[in-house]
Amino acid sequence: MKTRKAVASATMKDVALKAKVSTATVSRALMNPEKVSQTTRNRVEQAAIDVGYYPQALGRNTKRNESRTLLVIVPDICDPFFSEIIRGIEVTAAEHGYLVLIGDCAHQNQQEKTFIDLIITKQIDGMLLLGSQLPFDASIEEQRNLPPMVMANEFAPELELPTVHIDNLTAAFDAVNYLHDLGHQRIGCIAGPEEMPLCHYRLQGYVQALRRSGITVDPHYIARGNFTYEAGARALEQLLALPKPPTAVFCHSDVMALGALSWAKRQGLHVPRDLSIIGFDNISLSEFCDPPLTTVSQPRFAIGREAMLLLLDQLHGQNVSSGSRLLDCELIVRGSTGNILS
Amino acid sequence: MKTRKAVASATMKDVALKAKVSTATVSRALMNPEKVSQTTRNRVEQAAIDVGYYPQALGRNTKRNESRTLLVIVPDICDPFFSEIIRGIEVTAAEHGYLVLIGDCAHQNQQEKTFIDLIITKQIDGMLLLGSQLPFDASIEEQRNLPPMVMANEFAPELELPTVHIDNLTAAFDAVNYLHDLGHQRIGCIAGPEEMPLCHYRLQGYVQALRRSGITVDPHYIARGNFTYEAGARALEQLLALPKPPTAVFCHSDVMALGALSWAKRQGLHVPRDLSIIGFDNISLSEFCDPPLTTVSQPRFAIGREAMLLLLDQLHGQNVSSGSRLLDCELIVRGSTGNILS
DNA sequence: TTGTATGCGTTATCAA
DNA sequence: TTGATAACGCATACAA
Repeated sequence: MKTRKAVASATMKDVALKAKVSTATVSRALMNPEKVSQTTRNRVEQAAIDVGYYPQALGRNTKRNESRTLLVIVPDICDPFFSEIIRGIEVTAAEHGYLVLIGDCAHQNQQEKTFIDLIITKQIDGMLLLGSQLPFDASIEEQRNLPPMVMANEFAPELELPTVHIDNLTAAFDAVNYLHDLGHQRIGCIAGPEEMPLCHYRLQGYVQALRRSGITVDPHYIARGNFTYEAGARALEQLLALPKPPTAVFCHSDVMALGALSWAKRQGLHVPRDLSIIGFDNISLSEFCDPPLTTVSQPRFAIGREAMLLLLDQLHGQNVSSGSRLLDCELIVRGSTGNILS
Repeated sequence: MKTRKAVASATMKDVALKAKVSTATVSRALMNPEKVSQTTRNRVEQAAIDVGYYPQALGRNTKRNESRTLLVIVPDICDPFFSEIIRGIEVTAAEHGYLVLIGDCAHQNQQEKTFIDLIITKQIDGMLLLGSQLPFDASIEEQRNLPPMVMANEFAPELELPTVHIDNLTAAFDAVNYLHDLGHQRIGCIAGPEEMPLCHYRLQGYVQALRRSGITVDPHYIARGNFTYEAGARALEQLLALPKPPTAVFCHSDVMALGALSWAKRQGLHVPRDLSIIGFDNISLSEFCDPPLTTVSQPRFAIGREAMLLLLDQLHGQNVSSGSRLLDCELIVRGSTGNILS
C-alpha cells in the first residue's frame, strides 16, 4: 500500500515568472482574455501549461469571500426515497460550479454543532432542507443570520422559505379514492409522525377522501410510524388487531408499505385478496416486491433539481422566479391493490 | 417566501479594534491562550463575544493551504448498501473536523471533469474510493499527483492503496457451503460484473466451495448482473431456463437477491421450498422481505469509519498503522434458505 | 495593454 | 507578552 502526500502545485507566481509578466497579467490572461494582447496571452497560456498551473479554489474563494459549497440536510440518508433527490441536487449543483455537502440528521447527537459551525465559519454559502426543520435550534433573531435556504419535499410555513413540493393532499386524496372505487369501505392509514407537515397533508387527503365517500373517519384506523420497514410492520399489526380490521391501507411511504406488506404475509394474509396496500414515493424496490406496490410516484430527481435552481437563484441575487414550485405526481397502479371480495 | 442574503460576519480585525490589541494577539488569545497574559486574554474573549466573532474557515484554510474537505467516490448512491458506509465515513470525518463531499459515479457523463477539478483546484485534501476505480482516467505519472487516498469495500492492487475490506472469498465460501450442507447439489451464482475484483473473490469462494464438495463447476450456473433489482430478476430468469435449474442460488448482493426473489415468486416458485436464496450485505430490507433473506452481514458503519481513520492517518503524516484493515463478517440465517426436498 | 499595489481573513516570524 | 509585518493564492482598482 502506497502512501501519498499532497503535491504542491504551481501557483500564479510560477506562471508569471515563466512568462515574464506580472501575476496580475496572468490572472487577466486566464480570466478575461480579451483584456490582454494576443501575444502575451499566448505566452501566458503556454507558460501555464508548462508549469502545470491550475487556479486554486482557496485563493479565489478567499478573495470572493464565498465557498461555492452548499449544504443539504437529509433526515435520513439511509432512506431510499432521498437518494434520487440528492442525485438531482448534485448534478444541478455541479453544472453550476457548486459543491454539495450532505448532512445526515438521523443521529441527532453531535451533528447540530457541526452544522452551525459550517454556517458560522462560512464554509457553506447556502442550505437546502429536505426535512421540515432546521438542523439546530435557532431563535428568530439567529435565523436572520442564516444563509440563503430552500426547502424541498417538506413544509415549514414559519421559516418562510421558497419550497419545492408536490400536492400531497390531492395525491393522498386520489390514492384513497382509488381504494374506495375498488369497493373498500374500511380503509386504514399508516401515517408518518404527527409533527411532519407532509404527513399532515397526506392525512388530510385521506380524511377528505373518506368524507367525500360518506365514510366516517375512525381515528383507530390511523396508525403512526417513523418511515422504517419495522415501523410499517408494527403499524399494520396494530390495525389488524382492531375488531373490524381494515381491508385496505394507505401508507405515507413505500418503505412503511413494504414493512406492512411483510407483516401481512407473515400473518398469512394474501395481498391484495385479503388486504390492499398503497404506498407513496415509488422507490425502485416497489416494482420488485411481491406483489409489486401500487404507489404515488414523485418526481424525485426533478425535486432535487428545482430546489437547487431556486437556491442558486437566491445566491446570485436575481430573485427572478424565487417563488415556490409545485411539481406533478402520479398514481402508479400495480398488484398490491384489488377489488374487495363481496 | 423570504429571501435571505448572506450576512457579513465579524472578522478578527473587529475583535482587535474592540479589544484594543493587534490581530496577531487576537489569533494567539484564541488559538494558544497560554501564550497570552490572563488580562488580555479575558479582554479578547469578551470582545470576541461582543462582536460575535468566529474564525472564518476560508482565511484559515488559505493560510494552511488545505481545504479540510474529503471526497468520497460512491459507485451508486441509490444502492442501499452504501448508505451506512457513508454514515460511518461522515461521522468519523466530523469528529476530526473534516467535511465530506459525496461523488456519485452512477451517471458517467460529465462527472469525471468535476472530480479532477476538485483535486486540481485543491478543493479536497484526500479521497476515499468505495469502488475499484479512480473516477477518471489517469496515467501512471498523473497518479503521482493525486492526493492521499484510501479504498474501502473494493480492491485495486495496481493502485497500491491502503484498503478496508472483508474476506470476500471466505464469506462466499461459507455461504455456499451452508447451501451444500442443506443438501443442495445444483447451486447457482448470481454474480456482479466480471471486472469488479470484489466479485472475483466472491466467485472464487463459490467455486472453491463447490470443488471441496466434489461438485463440478458449470459456467452455465453463473449469471451476471449489475447490482440492481432488475438485474437480479433477469439473472434468475436465465438460470431457471436451464435444463436442470439450480435449487439454490448464491447472490453477490441483497439487492440482486431481492430481484431474484421477486422473479422466483412471479414464476410461481416457493422460496425456500423450491429455491433457496442467499444474499450478501444484510441491508435493512433483507429482514422485511418475504421470506426474510439469509445473507452475509457486512459491518458497514465500521468499514466507513476505519477507512476514514486510515485516510486521516495519511493526511496527518503519521503513517503509524496505515496498512490495510480486514474486518469480520457473518452469515445471517433467515427464511430464504432451507433443506432440499429429497 | 501592462504593472504596482492592495485586499480577502488568518497565521507565523521576528523584533521590541 | 505583545505588535508590526509578511505570507498564503488570487483578483482588481488604479496608475503608468
